[in-house]
Amino acid sequence: MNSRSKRNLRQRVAIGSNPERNRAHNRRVVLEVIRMHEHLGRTEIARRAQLTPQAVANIVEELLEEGLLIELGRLRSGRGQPPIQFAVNPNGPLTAGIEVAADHMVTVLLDLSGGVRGQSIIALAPDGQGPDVVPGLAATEVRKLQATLGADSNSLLGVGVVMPGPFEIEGMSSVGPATLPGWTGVDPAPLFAKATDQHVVVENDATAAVVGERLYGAGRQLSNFCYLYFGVGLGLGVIQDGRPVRGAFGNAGEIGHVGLTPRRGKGVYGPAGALERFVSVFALRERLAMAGIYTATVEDFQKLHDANNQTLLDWIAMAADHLAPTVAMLENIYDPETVIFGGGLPDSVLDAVIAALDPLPVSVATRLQRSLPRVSRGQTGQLTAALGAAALPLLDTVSPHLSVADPAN
Amino acid sequence: MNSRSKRNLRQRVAIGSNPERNRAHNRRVVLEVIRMHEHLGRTEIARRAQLTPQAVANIVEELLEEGLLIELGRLRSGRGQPPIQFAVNPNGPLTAGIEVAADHMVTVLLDLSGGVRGQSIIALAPDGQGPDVVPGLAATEVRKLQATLGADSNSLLGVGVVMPGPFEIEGMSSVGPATLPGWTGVDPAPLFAKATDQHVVVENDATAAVVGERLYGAGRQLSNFCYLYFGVGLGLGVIQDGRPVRGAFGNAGEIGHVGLTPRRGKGVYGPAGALERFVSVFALRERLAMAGIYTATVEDFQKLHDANNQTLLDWIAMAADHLAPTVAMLENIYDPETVIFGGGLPDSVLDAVIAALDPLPVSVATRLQRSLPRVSRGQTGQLTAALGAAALPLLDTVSPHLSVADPAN
DNA sequence: TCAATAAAATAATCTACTTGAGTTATTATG
DNA sequence: CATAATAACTCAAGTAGATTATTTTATTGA
Repeated sequence: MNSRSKRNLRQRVAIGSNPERNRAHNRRVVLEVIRMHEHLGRTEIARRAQLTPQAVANIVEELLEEGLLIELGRLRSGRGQPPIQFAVNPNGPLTAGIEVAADHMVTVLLDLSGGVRGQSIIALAPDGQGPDVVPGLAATEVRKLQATLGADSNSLLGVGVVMPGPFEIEGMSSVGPATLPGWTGVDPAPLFAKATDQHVVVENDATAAVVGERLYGAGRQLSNFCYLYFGVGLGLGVIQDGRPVRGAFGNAGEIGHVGLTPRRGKGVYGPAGALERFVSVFALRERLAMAGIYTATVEDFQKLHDANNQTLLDWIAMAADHLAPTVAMLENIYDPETVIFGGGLPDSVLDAVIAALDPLPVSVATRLQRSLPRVSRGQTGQLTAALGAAALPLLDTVSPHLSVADPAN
Repeated sequence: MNSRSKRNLRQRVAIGSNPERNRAHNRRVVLEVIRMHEHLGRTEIARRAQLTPQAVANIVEELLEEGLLIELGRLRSGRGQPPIQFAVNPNGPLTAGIEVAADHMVTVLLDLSGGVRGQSIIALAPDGQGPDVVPGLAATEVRKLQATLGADSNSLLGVGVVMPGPFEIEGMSSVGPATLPGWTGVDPAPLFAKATDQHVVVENDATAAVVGERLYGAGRQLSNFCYLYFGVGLGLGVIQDGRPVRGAFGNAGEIGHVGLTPRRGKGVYGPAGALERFVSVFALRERLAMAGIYTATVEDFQKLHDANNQTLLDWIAMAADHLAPTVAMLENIYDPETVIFGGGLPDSVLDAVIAALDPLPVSVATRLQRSLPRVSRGQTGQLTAALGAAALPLLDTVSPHLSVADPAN
């Protein structure tokens, strides 16, 4: 039983706290405050965390000893003794992120400051390599990457795994990504946990991407935003009050199946009108294939866009027609600070889609004094999914949250 | 500055905890656990809250002294000393809920167990009575209702106010319900706080309704569900991990402006296609008026439905055509345990709309083994909004949550 | 009647935050 | 250049609120 399937079985109920859990929480608060401001002094941390300087001093000392923080020296700042600055230690413990797709697997090692310390991409045979093989491959890749970093970088905080959702929930036991051949009815987390001997978190691509963006991208300063992830399908990740929205069964964000009325053209009710039939990497490939153009990688799209390929430009306009009402819908439903686009398309194509959204429909986000644009592009680049995967275990370590019952007992 | 507008100005950042805040949290956990199970013994509370029996004993003693809990006597349960049961005290402190509509105001007093201890409805002159008058009227109504309960029922935990959203946010200071004449640009909370001399929470109708349902209705056992509120417009309230989703600026859930492709008929892009043009009490009134039938109250709708009025039946079918894809969208986006319908329509009409939803489109909620229907009707009845308003201050008192920075300092 | 069982009560211990007093490093000023 | 002002930091003691350990109490089953 992994955390995902456990979450399916029982209600999440907040549990009480004691000094030990209290300290764990305060550690997360301190780390969060530092991460949000790059570096801070003890007194400033205390002010923001609403703790006493002494309490912060104790926690900081502990985090220094464990290698989660580093001391940066004093910051000259007017009168009084200049505060010693502390920052998250980029040479501290790492996390691993693994993106499992139908035909390939991406592995990254991430440090606490969001730096990618190692990465690898290996091909997967489309059919042959399922749950019996992939976890072992992942564990091998992680160990390889660890080895290249030398002996002192061996401590892993955890492993995040990204697989395309939605995850099947049929009854109590059968849990697995439905769209990946071979994984139907398989609960992936225990397999990866056993292979890597690590704490494993499994999420869908969009949720992982939004967590990555929250910790290390544009979302660092945001606690409420939406992320549209252009994967094989179209996924939605949401950060609400600083935490990802997963829904009761971990399948929140399946926006690809929603059918809105597009800006131009007429809406279709039912599966044929589903957003991801029009707006997704798969849909784009299909369009291009119909025009006799066969694409595989992000670079292929990039070349077509550089060459002003008309089929691609038409797709961009069509995608924007479908996405403009989608963005307005998200704004009306979630009232986010901003909506971020990212995923398996070149930055220039994402930018073109965003530009083509104009004019966006009126929504609750239509305000004169906005500090952020309504839609912008993600900052975590092409490794978004794997990087987001690596960010998942960090969220548990670094980000404050309400403790909830662990239904194991 | 009230809590709503403060939330607009600054990011919500989790703060550290100390023994005192720890105790406050544990009190909320204990109250939540008891509320969810009607009554429990100390040991069982300890097990569920993951605290020691001794810690629970201390907290329970404190809550008994303050009148928040009552002792129920021992529960015979097999061997061993039978546990003394504790329950929330229905004769303890109360909260007040105030629903401000264009033409009337509903006031209720609610006890901790969810019982309505007093209610009143007064008419408001459509134009004349704005922010300078209404808070005073509300305070008077609350005091009147308190007086009828006798002297010992004077302690109020807080006041919740419901006004139709969305709330304007133009810059930093101007905050107010846009659809209520006279309130544009006014921040209501301080006015009510001053008039009632109480802690005041202001929310829109759908959020209040979903909080009411969470604390005292079908949502008592649920931590993730959606609520579609048929008000003047159509509102969406969402409980996510036990807490209401408010969005970055408090305007989450404005689903009425969303335009989906309906099951029958064609979708329209833009404001003319907005859901609440078709599905809302206002839209229904408009339809009936076009047929020469003028309605004002819920009872009017009830009579028409009892008489099988064809215009009403047509509207129900049409509403279902628009709501079926909406429900599927909510399921795909939030992955809730269930979707609840409620608000200003008779129960029988709501039931008819729910029945007409069939067949609902496929979504992530399409599972064989469901413990709850995909859509059901709310249990809090016709006082839903005011009752939800009264539940708002309770949520702060009895429901565990992550402490966040109070931007006042 | 008495052993088994589980809850409740009592007392001691421990963790981690707060309080308060004193020290240190830097800037501003005469 | 000396000294006051300022603010961060440190050390020691105090305190809240949890845990742990032990004993007592109420009920069931043999």
